Amino acid sequence: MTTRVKVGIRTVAAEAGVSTATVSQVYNNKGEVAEATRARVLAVGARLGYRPDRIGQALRSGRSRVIGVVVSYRDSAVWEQTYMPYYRSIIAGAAIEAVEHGYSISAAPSSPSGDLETQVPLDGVIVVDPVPHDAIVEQSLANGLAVVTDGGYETTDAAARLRSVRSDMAQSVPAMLDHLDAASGGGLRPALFIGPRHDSYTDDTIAAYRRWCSEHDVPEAISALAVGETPVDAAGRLLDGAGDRIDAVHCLNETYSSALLAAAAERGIRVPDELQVSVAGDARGVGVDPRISYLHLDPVHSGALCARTLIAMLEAREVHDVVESVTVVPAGVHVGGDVGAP
Amino acid sequence: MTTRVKVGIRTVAAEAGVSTATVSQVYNNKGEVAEATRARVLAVGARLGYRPDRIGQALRSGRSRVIGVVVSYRDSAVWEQTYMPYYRSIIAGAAIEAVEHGYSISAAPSSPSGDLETQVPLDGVIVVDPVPHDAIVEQSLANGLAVVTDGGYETTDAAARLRSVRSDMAQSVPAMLDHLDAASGGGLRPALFIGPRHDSYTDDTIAAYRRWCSEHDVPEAISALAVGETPVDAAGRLLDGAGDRIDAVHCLNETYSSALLAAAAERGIRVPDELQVSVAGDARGVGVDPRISYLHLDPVHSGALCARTLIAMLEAREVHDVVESVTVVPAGVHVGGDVGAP
DNA sequence: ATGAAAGCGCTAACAG
DNA sequence: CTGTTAGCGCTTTCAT
Repeated sequence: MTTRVKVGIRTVAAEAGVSTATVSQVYNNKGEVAEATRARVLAVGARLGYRPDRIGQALRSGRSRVIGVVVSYRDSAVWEQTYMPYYRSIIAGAAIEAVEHGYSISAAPSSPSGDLETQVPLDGVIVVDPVPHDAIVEQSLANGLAVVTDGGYETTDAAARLRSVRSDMAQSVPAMLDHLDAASGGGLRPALFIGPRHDSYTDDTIAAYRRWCSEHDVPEAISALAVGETPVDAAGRLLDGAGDRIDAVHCLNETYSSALLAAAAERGIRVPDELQVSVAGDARGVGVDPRISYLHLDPVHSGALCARTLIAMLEAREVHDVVESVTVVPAGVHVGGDVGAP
Repeated sequence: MTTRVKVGIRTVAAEAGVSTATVSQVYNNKGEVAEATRARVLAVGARLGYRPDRIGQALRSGRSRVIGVVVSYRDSAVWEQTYMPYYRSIIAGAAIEAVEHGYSISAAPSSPSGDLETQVPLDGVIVVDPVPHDAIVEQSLANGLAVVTDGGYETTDAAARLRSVRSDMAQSVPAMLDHLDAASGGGLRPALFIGPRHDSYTDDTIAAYRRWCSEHDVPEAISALAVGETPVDAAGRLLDGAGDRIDAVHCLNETYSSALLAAAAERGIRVPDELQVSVAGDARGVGVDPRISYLHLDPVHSGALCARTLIAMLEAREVHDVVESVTVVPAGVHVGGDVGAP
């Protein structure tokens, strides 16, 4: 093994016969450096295996290259089953994207008041499913952090360092309902099965559903999980209450669609013959049910997109809000069916 | 809003009428500081809202407080379905645990040669499912990183900064087979359905399975997914090849159990009446199938455990290898059934 | 028991 | 075009 002396900016400077300032300029593409010098410095740096120390850079620049993913801790089984799987995909997607750009990520638990309980200084945060006037978003902006929300966010402040990444429910929910309508031969009477939280994702879905109903002149049937109610009970309530007036249900997430299928089975309702079911969720996971149609959401991809958007902001690049398109995966189709070698 | 001057160690020192060195000592519980002084410094610090800057600390101490989770990029559908879900749970669990201790995490893609392609300096790494003599593990140790493996790891070097966290397959696989044996009224003939990779998790499972077979004097039937083969094809091969000589299959992961169920359905084999199926996986997820029995693995928890173990090493605390116990969740039992409010 | 001073590796003014 | 210099916020000898 070669002698492992720590090779810093000084080592390179000395070896290349220039000053540390010049080496710095070269590695940051800043200032005016003669082409010959630049080449020499780069050559020496490469030979010595020089990598600028991120910590030194961070100290100097005041930027930590750490981005936070805000998680709100909740200790219920619904959190475990519904939100946690989503968060972990976001975290993983963000982490994998971040590393490509030299960033790391930190989970950032938040207090109800909206400030982040984190020991590491963050350059920016990703906030998942914000509610209107979200305390975390507002606090973070006030603290000078860049913010990207996963889910739409309305702000009056045009100058805010804020962007959003959201799934195009306005487009995809009607597309799904059209699909179910066609599959049933027309005259579809769809219900909507949602949770108790009014985040942007829920609101976008509701709005799209309502619009479709109004355009097709069918009555709305929106059923929300009550606080304290189990999904299966809520699904049962939905079926018992509107069972004969509906022939399809779109569910906000996979916990609800599972509950609905269970409730339907208990009542001897056959899916999809008697009742079509659709859900927004991962159509490629192990738990996909061939009887139901998916609005294919890929939270890992969303996490990556959020991270990329945030990093672009941090590096002062031009960046806009992002709307992800969502595809309809009809029942019976397995996207991940062509599984190859590991 | 109060004037937001940056409060650093100097501010506190000045305000408390001591030197920065003393403040540092107080905040690190180092050296000898008079009780009165310590209290005064702490009071001033609290009043001013002083938080030691992690970056300054990192620069001085040479430790970044970033831990890497090694992920091997693989671009196949099996990676997407099997490994990726596991990795993302590990990443999320590690991230959530890490933040409690003031650490962040970084995904660390690795090249085949075993060195980590990461721009941030890491204090340690978590390596998931190492193979024997794993290049990444060895390289990382050689580079002075602390290492925790998720999955057992054998090393000759007793002094190595290496610990492992693994699930107790030696205990739980026989427990599962005993359970299936009892459910079938005795005389169980179980097969084992594994992948092409020989990591410690696979090897532990095989060993436990073999021991059970030998103790119960039944023939072994181990079926491995070939490289390039789809899980459903492999499952079909298993059933066609040994269908009448077995009455149960334990699957290494949920991709394989799904494939097996699909293959069984195609052949009109009823589960669990004609064929019992068990799998090592998350018994609480949305995709749980009530027909199969689970060895309940919680990768989020494992990730947290790995992070905790690694951080303990980094902070020079005494720490041992960890063996997680795994519980048998019989078919038909829904662990997450009692779902409450979100 | 406390303080002064020397940097950790890097970047940004400014001077040459 | 390139070098000198002054720190970023902190920890750590070594004096006092």
